[in-house]
Amino acid sequence: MSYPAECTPADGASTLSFENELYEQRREKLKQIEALGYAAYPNSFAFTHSVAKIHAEHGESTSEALAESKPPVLASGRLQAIRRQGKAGFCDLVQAGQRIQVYVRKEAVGDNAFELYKLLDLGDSLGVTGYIFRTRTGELSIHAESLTFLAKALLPMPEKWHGLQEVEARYRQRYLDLLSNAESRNIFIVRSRVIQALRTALDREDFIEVETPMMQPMPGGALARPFVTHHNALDLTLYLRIAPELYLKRLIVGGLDRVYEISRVFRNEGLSTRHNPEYTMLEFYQAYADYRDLMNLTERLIPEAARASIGGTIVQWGETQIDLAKWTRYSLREAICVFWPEESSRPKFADFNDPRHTALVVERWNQMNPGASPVSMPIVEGNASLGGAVAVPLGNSVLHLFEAVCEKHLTQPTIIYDFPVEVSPLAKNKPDEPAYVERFEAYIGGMEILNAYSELNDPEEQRKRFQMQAEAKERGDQETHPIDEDYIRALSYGMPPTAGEGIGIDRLVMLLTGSRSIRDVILFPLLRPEAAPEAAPEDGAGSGE
RNA sequence: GAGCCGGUAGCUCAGUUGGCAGAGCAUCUGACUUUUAAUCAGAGGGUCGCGGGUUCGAGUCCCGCCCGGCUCACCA
Repeated sequence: MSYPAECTPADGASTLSFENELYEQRREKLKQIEALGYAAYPNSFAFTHSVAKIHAEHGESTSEALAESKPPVLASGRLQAIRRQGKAGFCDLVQAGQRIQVYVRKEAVGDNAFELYKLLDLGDSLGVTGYIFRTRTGELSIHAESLTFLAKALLPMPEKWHGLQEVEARYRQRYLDLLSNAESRNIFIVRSRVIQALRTALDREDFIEVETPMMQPMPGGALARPFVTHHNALDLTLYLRIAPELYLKRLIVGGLDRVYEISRVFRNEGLSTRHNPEYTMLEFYQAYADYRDLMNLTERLIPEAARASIGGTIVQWGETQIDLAKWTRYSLREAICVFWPEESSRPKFADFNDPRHTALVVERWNQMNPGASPVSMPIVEGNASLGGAVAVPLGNSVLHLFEAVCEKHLTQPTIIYDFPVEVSPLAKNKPDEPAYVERFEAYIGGMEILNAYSELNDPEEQRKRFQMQAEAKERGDQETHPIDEDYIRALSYGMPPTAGEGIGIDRLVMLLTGSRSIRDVILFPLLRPEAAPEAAPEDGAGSGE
């Protein structure tokens, strides 16, 4: 193995020192186990029964029936508890989250295996050959007839009763979290089932799964700052994708009428309980459909994923219960009126079509919420920069107002539809109201879970939208959509009417598992590196920051 | 980026007014052939996140830094 020079671990710089007394004791035991004739790191153990299978087959069997048939099994797992009692003893074997007790009796396993038993530590892997029985207290157990040593835990496991509690350790050493906290293990099983359920549903609806570039010469499909990398052979700057959207729609142009992709996107932005720099999106596109079709599909898809992953649609979210099968729909402007907290100043729907009226509503809101950061004012003649704050296009202002007024109220599943065109550069205009587009987002638990729209397929309108983005960039907007000529070319060959949707899988899993932090549903969330290098590695060339 | 909270034995956590560094589990030694958070008797184990300062004396008080959590801001 070789490292690029800049990645070579500096001499001993990040050596974690874990070789303490307990480690040495266990190394010594491993030597003794070898001396007994057991391989220290054997290659395999062919068990006949998973622990789950033992419980499935014999969970109902009586002591008498088992004493008669003595069903033979080969089982394996990791030692979670050891209770020694002189010339016999018990231990608990855990495999795939399931536990089975093993009874080890000196005269049943022989002297050599009993010596091995005495050298075992919590965390060791063990194979057991024996038969199923029930103990005096009725617990289903394996009566061991021989033991096979499988692997040593040289480092001690977390405490058996409380598990691993320290949040930082749970993220950095997820394997320990998974071993000692059943809830954590369950979260990732739910996560897998959610993804599986979404795949199954989309496959059934004749979508095909595709893979599009993660490294893109131009980052598009969303408004976010990208990670930058470089391809040496082509001497080419590449960006980790912030969304697969524009590639998936090229496939729609190519006649793959229903496509989806489940994979990581990367956004070079802040971390929070709802944001990780890399996260998982499901995006799907359906030709000859519009956003109404996707609203209906979404309201079927989410409950289906819930039933498949947690067996129902009701989830506990903090103090409240959420039913993922019960949906409400509001247009964005309607939602502002509905959730406006004060009767006397409640705005009217039509106010948001006129920047002067909207300005009055925003002003009122900002007066009502002096502590909060103010919602930006829409551009009205002559106020382009009033009082230091920069005025923004009407649509941006309306969106900001929606977020300030409504977002925290959107706990139960809610579809918010019809977004301002200024903030939706890839969505199709409403036929009767060109300042708004056929776009919706779904909010659950106060979080934006998904975003969907009727796709803009007019290449000339698309070019105008990109140009609007370029102007926003001129004004200093950091996160704008670049002009993607190749995408406009693809649209120019003709894209059928199409609707597309992106679902944030991580946030969906948060809801389904009651997790309040996105880090609890990502196996290895981004953290600052642990071992702070004593001496900074020799840093010749300037770093690219 | 700001505020608040946290970092003490392998793990979970106490630590009083500044006065010898503690418990449970785990580990080690011994006893124990149906226990199950096994039990009983004994023992070992600490860079109190890191670096300064105040003090006769600092886990504790002060300053700086590192790592993490939460809230807010930024961002969408």
